[in-house]
Amino acid sequence: MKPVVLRSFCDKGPAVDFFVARKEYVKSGKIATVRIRRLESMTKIRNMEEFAAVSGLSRPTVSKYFHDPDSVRATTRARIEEALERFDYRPNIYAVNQNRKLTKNIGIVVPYLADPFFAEIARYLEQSCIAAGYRPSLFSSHGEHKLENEILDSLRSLKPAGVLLAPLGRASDRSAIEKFCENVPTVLFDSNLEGLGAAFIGSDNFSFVSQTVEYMTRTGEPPSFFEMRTPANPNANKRRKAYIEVMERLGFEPHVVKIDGEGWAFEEIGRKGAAKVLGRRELKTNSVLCSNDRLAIGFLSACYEMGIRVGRREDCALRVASNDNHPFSRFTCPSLTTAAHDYDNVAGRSVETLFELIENGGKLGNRTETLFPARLVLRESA
Amino acid sequence: MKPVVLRSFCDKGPAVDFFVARKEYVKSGKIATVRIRRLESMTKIRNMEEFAAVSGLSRPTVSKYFHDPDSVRATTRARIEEALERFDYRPNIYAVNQNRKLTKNIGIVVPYLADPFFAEIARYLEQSCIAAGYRPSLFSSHGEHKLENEILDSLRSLKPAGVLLAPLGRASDRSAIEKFCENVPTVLFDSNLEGLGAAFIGSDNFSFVSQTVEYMTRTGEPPSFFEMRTPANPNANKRRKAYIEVMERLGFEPHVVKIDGEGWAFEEIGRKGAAKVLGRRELKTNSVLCSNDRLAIGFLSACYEMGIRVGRREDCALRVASNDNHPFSRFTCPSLTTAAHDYDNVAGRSVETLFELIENGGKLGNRTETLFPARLVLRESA
DNA sequence: ATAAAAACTTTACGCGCGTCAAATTTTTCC
DNA sequence: GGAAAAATTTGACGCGCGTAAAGTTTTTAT
Repeated sequence: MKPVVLRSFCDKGPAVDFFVARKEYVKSGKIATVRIRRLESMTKIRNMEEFAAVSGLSRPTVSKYFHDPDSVRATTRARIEEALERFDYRPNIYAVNQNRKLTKNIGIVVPYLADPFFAEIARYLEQSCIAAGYRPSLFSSHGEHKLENEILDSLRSLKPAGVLLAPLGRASDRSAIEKFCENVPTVLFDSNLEGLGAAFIGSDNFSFVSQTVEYMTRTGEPPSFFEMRTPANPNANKRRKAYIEVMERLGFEPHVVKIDGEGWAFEEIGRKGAAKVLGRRELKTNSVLCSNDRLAIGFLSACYEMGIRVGRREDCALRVASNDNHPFSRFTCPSLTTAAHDYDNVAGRSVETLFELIENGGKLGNRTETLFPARLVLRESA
Repeated sequence: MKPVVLRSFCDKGPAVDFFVARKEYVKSGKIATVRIRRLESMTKIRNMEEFAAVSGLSRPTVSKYFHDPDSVRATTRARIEEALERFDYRPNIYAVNQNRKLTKNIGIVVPYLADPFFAEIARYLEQSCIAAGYRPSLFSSHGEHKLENEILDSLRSLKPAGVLLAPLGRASDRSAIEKFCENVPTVLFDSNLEGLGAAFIGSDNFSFVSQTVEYMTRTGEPPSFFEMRTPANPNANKRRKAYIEVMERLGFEPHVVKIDGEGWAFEEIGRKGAAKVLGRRELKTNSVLCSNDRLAIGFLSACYEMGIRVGRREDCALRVASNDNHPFSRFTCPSLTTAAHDYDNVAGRSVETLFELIENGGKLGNRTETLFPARLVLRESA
């Protein structure tokens, strides 16, 4: 038997003054065991070097294990996992990512996280990424293009394998996003910026509006369209256009009601706008299609306050429908008839496309735009 | 004049075959300028070394600048900032953090980001951190303690200067959080775990309930208390206890109505529970205090569907109040009377405390628990 | 049992940056 | 103008890890 080779591996810190047997640990029992116990009780593992030492392996082997546990021998793997239980060491993710050419990071950026719609879709995206073995990082632009740009800068440092980006839209700094997309595999979702990113996945705004308009005209008066004068999101413009187009196709005169307001407090904007419009009797129809659910929530709130009965029943004065199927639209009074995003498909296809993009080394063929149709959700309000 | 010293600084990549004059750039015009232009048009700055070269400075000086722009001479600073405009280089944040002993990272962890309450408070916290020159990273546990633990592990790698943690509460893995707090300066908020973290900042649940109960008894019948049977959040228990205590102190018999339901879909749980309770006429009072606003939103929705008029007016059958001042409570029908969190103070004090903790090297005196009182928001529902 | 294959160890370098001490330059001040 | 002070440069090391080549050990196949 060879002599017991004791090898120093800590050259500073609390573990400065003792040693640990490495491969000899297996063969030459006692001494090494004692030393290791002593280590075990005294210090925490600070890096992979130390962890490799206590598991009696070399650092490259341990590194290999963390990259892919099946890439090492079964006995080796067992040894590492045993040590893992005793020491609960984890590689420093950021150091790992700095060195790996392909990281498992994925950036998710949404324009406004306090909006439950984005919160919900972000949750779905995060979980899909985790399920696929990636590490998502979530960012919210909070409605500010300056912050959006800073997030993109942070993301560069993260060296993400890919990014799922729902841009602010009109407020976005197009050239900044363009540059970013040149360097990082990016899939846009929810809000399209023409030509940017490897692909866009979103909802078909035309499908939203055509379904709600057709439903409302079929079952009653054709609706007016209720929206913000200066919408933050480009989807809003598409919805207005779709409304006008569908109305004209059906032979009705479109009525677009534009209300004032800036920012992301859509409910309050909708409430005030509705109060104004209803108070002045500017509404020419007894049915209203809101550009999005958050405006509709405010609209319904105003109606309630003014004692206007909303719903599809005969004793109601007004019907209100909307678009998005916001998580709370089920709980408005009355519950909101709305065109639902195909959340699952938008989110699912977004991550699928991104994974495909990543596997192809960051390049896909032509830039594709995938639009999922809406699903009409009939509730009480229209 | 000295000869022009041409110095190589790129030893690989697209810039492999040319040179850039460094300090001689200033003195000896043409040649150097040409070289730099050539570089400028051909390559992107990949690291601080290259950036230092094109700005004609040494890397340590540039590093110093990024740490504190005022720590270098004004002329030096101007030179760097000039180069910055031409090349838009930024240090890799994660590499920076790996090496700095004190990073500017702050971790923010909330239990469930799809809850607008947390989304709102997270937004406030993020912006406070940014304003103070820190870099916040936001994480959501999505209601799962497993995910909460993984987030804490990720945070260790981030080497954060401090962490703002709103734990899941009862579902949290106490020992994991305890270990984490030993290593990382952590301030708990919203949901307290006794003894953990350097401080706790939250709302005074007693103050919520006492105000709503007193208001309701003063202006009508004393309320029943409506809550989930197995609440996820420890605040719920405190609220129930406070309700019972206040009711008894005022000489009324407490009525606690417990409804079934698991998870974080509080609105739906509240709606179903309310429908059941109201349908069976199990409610012994004509006024109800909901444990939180999300339950109340569901409750009001059920009332509307059942044709029960809610409000404080005489023609109403039921009064409903609640706690939290959820961002949407303004828009329920009727608008919700509720006890408001002191958002600004809770968030503000949380970050203040954390900054203080960070400045003190991670140690404060005794662990403090700061509770901000609620503010009663009178609206239409009670 | 023996050779080939597989797994592991050693050694060494790189990532992008912080940081420190010593040497050099520039600035400031009298 | 000269010396002291301030700023910068150089050179070197460290962070925690990935990765590659070459050599050694273990496993598998024959």
